[in-house]
Amino acid sequence: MSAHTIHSDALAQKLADSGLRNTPQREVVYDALLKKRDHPTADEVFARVKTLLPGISLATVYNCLETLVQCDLVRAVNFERAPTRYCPNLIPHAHFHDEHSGATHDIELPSSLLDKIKAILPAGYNADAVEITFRGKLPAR
Amino acid sequence: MSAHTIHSDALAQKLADSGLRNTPQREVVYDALLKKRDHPTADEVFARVKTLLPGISLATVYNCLETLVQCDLVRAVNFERAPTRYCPNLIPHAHFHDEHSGATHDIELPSSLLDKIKAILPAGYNADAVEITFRGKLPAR
DNA sequence: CCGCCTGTTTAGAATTATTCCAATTACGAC
DNA sequence: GTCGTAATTGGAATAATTCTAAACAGGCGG
Repeated sequence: MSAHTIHSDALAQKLADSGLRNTPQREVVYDALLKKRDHPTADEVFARVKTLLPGISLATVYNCLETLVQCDLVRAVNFERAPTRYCPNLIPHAHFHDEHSGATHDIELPSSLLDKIKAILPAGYNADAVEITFRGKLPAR
Repeated sequence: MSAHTIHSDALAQKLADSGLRNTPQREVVYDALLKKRDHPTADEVFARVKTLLPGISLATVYNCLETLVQCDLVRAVNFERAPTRYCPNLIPHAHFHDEHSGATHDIELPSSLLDKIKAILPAGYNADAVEITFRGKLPAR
């Protein structure tokens, strides 16, 4: 196991599965998502990885995030009128968006409930993904 | 009951409740959403209302949609990497986004299930709204 | 009835997020 | 090694949305 990246094995594996190459850029982007799980935007990821890979470009960060989403290591989450945020949590879960702080929290989603939710779809509607987002204000602390 | 607008009473009522004025622009925008319930984007609404109110501006369409969302007559729906879409269906429901056609369909959501979904939130998390979005490909017909 | 006050609309400029493009660089296979 | 393809880069381009400042409209007190 390599020490300088988190889960780089999983990354290498998934990339290989999709016939893609592993690159330092993809590693640092994925690492950044794993290290601080606050659903950062592409810009935020860019800022974080620049310290490690000063030459990286924003376009590359977008490319890497896109790649990670494609090989099922990362989920893209959208909020109304806000830039896309990225989440490396692979366990099925919902999101709670706190309108006070703008922060996003993962909410555990029992698979039994997920099954019930998928069951409301009419015949012929096959969902590749379900996104459940709560919006509300957390009591200020 | 006025003949030239659909549900203009409900609109006038809700606007009054929020201390806002009724305007021809707000009426035609709301009517457009009610008349063709295909979750149009702001641009699409703009195109539709221009035939009725040729002088209306895109900024006004955005303003009106925002106003309608604020007084709970319309929901804004977001899809990854796509412009916001608007939905005048007030009954709780989920959305299915067909990646073939780009179309969005309302999916009935039993209130009992909605309650179960809200129940997964930890104490202190109070959701003002829940958004459930399925993503998938409908068999081409 | 007049003029004011506030809310609304308008056109266009500005901003923001994201994608595109063309050129360079880096692997990996042979 | 070199060749082909994939990946990265910086900058330009696009798309959606918001902002801004000015014009407008409508209800209300006088």
